[in-house]
Amino acid sequence: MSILSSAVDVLRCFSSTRHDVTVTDLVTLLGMPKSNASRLLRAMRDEGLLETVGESKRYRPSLLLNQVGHLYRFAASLIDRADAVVGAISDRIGHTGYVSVRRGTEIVAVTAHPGRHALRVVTSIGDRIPAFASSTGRALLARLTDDEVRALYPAGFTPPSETAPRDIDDLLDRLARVRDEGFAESRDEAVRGVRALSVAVGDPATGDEVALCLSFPAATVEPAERLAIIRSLGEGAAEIASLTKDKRFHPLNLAIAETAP
Amino acid sequence: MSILSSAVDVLRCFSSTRHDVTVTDLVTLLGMPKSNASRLLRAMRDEGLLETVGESKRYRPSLLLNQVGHLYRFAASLIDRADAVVGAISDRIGHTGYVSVRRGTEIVAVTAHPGRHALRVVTSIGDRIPAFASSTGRALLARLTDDEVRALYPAGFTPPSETAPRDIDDLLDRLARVRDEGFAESRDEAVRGVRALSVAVGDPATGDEVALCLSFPAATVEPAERLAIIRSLGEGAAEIASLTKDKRFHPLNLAIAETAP
DNA sequence: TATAAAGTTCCATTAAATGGAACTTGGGTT
DNA sequence: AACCCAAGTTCCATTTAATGGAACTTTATA
Repeated sequence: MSILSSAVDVLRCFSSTRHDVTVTDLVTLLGMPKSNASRLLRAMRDEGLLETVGESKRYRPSLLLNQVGHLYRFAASLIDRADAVVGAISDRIGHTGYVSVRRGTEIVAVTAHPGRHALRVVTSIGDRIPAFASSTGRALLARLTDDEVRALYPAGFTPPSETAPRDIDDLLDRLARVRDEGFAESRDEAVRGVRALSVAVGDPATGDEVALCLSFPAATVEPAERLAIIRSLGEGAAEIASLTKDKRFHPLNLAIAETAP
Repeated sequence: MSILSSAVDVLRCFSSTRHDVTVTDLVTLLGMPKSNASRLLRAMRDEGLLETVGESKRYRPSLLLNQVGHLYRFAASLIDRADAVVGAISDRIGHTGYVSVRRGTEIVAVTAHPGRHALRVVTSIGDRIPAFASSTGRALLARLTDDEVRALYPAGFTPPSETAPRDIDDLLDRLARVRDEGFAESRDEAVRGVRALSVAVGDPATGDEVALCLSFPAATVEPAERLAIIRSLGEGAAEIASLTKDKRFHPLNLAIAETAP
């Protein structure tokens, strides 16, 4: 195995609950001989991938990684455009907005705009939620064909709540509706008490696809405000879709949306 | 040389003007045989450090790097605290705020909050400016002793503008004033037309030091607003300093600041 | 479709990574 | 203050991966 592979294993050890690692952490987490762990951490620090925390033996990600990672949203300029749209809506209405991408059957938030309200949805960037049981996930899945969706779930899935899709066929029904209406909605699915509205858009030139999402406590949004959010998301995404010439984009169909619950 | 070193060289190729690289780019930038460049990029992609842009031969930083890099601000929790202070001030007054760290004689912005005004200062994260000719830089340098500052500039420096420090002795005079007043100020230095106010704070437990900075067009801020900014920055930083038990913190001395130009 | 540019694969050579064990360092205890 | 244990580092022979030149393939361009 290449040392590169071990180095990436180290990077994957970091998470929102583990901000730094030690030699012993690596031995435990990766089952690596401690001689290797010791040299690897030192090598990664010497190269600039990690930095030591003060004078301690703890290692954390480096400024270099921070900067290169930050470029991701510009390299994937679709994310940057989507973030501008979501940020503007979030600023205006005060609810949490974020931009996510799909990795297989999981959804990862890439950028977030925390809401201003006392009761707000908090999403931490990098956390993963199941695609089938979220509005962001279904907005993105709706861009696939039914066959592609079935292929993603060869063994089906277990609904995490009563409002989530029960099985593949239920999911496909909901995706058909997403395609018709141009937006996806969730309520009490991956997270109880949370309602979310999402719209997806892609860039055929790069193959990137993102979901624009506004998320809020289930009880605090009036029908008129819900419609306003849907309209803002749809219009913002439509603008991006026309820029990228996204042929798979499903435009908003307000005639249907207005009759929705 | 280890492949790790080459991989980091690749990461360093990315910048705000180069969001993705190709095999040929590496051959040109790093003088590497193209067989190596080809294999290295593929290996980095296979390991998850890079991803390919659509179906093209272009490589960009990966989602993994984005996420690990994002953790930097939490690993260095001082940055997170400083960012909260700067974000609140920036939101309130509408001018651009940012948090920076020092690397040798250069200052790197880590987080930024763009202002709301039509005329605003735009800082891109990761850009480097000289420490001696910026308020952030001097706020951080003021935490060192005069000897340490002299050691940083064995060959002196060349002032980029008329308002920047002329030489080491001029710089040391200004740092002495920063220590007395508890904040640093710049005008038309690294960037013409821009005025900035900064305060620095550190965390002895980790060795981290950051500067909190508010930046605005030189002409648009009244004396009262300038004082309000200084007060907000100073109070926010003082709160952090008491949390981290930062002994090198220079508290605000408004009696002096109020008589300043 | 010809041609050049860009990218990939192959191979023997060279250099680095590995893991076990011995050694050192640092914190906490009696 | 000497001791102990856990954590981290260094050493070494062995194994494994990286290297760069050249041949080959693919992709873009006229």
